[in-house]
Amino acid sequence: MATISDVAARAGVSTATVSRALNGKSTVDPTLAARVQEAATELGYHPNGLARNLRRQETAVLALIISDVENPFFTAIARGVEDLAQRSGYSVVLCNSDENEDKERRYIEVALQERVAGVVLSPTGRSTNVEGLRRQGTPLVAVDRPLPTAAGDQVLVDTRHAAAEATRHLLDGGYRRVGCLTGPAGVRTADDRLAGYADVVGEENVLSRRAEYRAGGAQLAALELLDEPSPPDALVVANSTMAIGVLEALAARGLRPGRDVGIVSFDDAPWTTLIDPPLTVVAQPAYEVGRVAAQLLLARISDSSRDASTTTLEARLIVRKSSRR
Amino acid sequence: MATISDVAARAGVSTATVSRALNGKSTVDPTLAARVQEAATELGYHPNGLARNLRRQETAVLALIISDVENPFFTAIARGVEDLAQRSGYSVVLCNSDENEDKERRYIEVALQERVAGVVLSPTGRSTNVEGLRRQGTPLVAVDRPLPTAAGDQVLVDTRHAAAEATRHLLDGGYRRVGCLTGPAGVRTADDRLAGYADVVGEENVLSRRAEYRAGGAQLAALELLDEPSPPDALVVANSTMAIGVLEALAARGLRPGRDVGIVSFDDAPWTTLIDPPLTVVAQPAYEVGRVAAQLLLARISDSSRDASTTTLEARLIVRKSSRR
DNA sequence: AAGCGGACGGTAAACGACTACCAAGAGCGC
DNA sequence: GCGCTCTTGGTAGTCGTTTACCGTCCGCTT
Repeated sequence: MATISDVAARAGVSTATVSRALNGKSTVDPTLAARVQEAATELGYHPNGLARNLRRQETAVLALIISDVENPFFTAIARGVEDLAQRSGYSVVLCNSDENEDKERRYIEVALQERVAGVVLSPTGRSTNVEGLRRQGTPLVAVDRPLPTAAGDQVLVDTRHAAAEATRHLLDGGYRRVGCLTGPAGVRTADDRLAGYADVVGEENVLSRRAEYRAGGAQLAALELLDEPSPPDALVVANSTMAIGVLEALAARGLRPGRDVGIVSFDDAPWTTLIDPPLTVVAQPAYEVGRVAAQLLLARISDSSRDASTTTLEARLIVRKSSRR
Repeated sequence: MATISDVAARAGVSTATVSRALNGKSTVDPTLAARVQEAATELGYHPNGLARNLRRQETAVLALIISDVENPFFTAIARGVEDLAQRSGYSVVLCNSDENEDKERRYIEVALQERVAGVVLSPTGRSTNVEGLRRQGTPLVAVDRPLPTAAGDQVLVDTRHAAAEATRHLLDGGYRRVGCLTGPAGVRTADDRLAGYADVVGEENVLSRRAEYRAGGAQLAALELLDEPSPPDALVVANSTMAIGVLEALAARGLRPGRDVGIVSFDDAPWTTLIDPPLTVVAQPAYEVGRVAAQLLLARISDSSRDASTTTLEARLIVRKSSRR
């Protein structure tokens, strides 16, 4: 493992010169610089980033801590963050907290220890602790869900409003008894979507179940709802993985989406147009969320005195056939 | 940003004692250790991982460089790697090379510079260069696709065989003219799947198109095939995102999967059972690929003299209805 | 020819942790 | 009281870079 002094020795110069030559700094005689370059490639020299960052007190790495790598919504965010970060010379490392507060804590700890330049985080829930990040002054932006302690930049989607719109759309379509399937209590997006739904049907008509943001739990919850004495004839579903479970539940009961049970789901997953009938969805601007988050983060990195901001993006209802009889 | 000497000063001891106390090393008087602990938490001290790793010459971080975060196959691998790594106290950072050799090169460079403990890589293609990693002695395991220079551990799936099986299944089902839609030339999995298909239909009957491993390109390619003078009555499709494009193409031509055009696709995506008819697929053991890769990597980290190994896992044909008339 | 300024490149001190080595003190047997 | 061992904790060197500071050399002006 070649070090800078190996290169220096081989090129017959001091380490300072090697450093300067390799970083294109100030003034190094071109022929000398060439000799250094050559020595470096001959030795297969890669600067030790640890040492470099230790000295420079900075890294060009952003951490992106998301709550589920297998959820297309979050991977789209990742793409957005990455595209923008790359353009500014930052690399993005993605950490999967898996909706698990322990893992999340561990990854925040790692980010802190590795002294990343900034963190984009989708908080798993109630007790996400970003105190450490704040104390270290590590720039942070929350995406999808706000932080418990409303500090720092946030990029959210107005899902309460979107859920209300989805619910109203179903009622307008002639469905009489609209239910709602949402995520765990305490997860802000889950609560907001339920609230938006409740805004429209009215507290006294709420018919809802909560489940993990996964297909399995959603399927069970949907079956429960369908087996109620007075079951829903339409459902607002809080994300696309849950929608898979719901559709399976419908199939199990021999019910057809749309005709028998109207369905609107959050997240415009690629497969939603392929099923029969195609799924009416609330499309969230996930990629855009990632882009904006990265923008805010970079801005804060270069100017830490900026005021904290909250950006709320709009979701869009895409009407297909699962919400018509 | 508190350092070890701040803690030392506050606790009224030397930095050596702080280090020892915080790392539970050797013998430190319990009361002293407690005082140190207290000082550390009061100051919100997080050890500087850069400095620590620089000194220790090791990190507990694994890099996972995959070629597409939005492909469920790769995210499942990520889960597998992560689950196993976590259990051994390693953190995994995920890098998205996006099937782009430049990005891949950059991330390999980052991994090298940050001196990660090991790398799991799904090589994008022909010219993936791991020379640097080898020179530094960074343990590496390739997943999904072999490295151009067959060095190091690999975890692959026997997709040539699986593609052959899929093709035979279609022929057995009474389809007469089976085509194949696969990924770009030079990408080993794409080539292998085409080869497996060709093994069965015979070189003279090959009817195939290549496209990016994405929905868009696949859709166009499928339309091309369908518009041939003698179009296929069945298709083997090389992955699930391509399958989306193919299904859209079929819909555009008013053709029904199964009855009109038999379909078998690689990758058992969650939505494949929801469409009508449910998709016959070749299920790859993605999670298992990740687990095995992580196992090999950890083994190599602790014993770098191990012989290189190649593990080939079997894929499984799951027959549903898109491959029956 | 002396003086001066600019360009170049070396020396050495950081960055923040870990740890080999050593010193001091306690406890103990003789 | 001496010397031995054992525990405990401090001193200082090290990891591999970057960079402030300084010396040297060269060419030019007066």
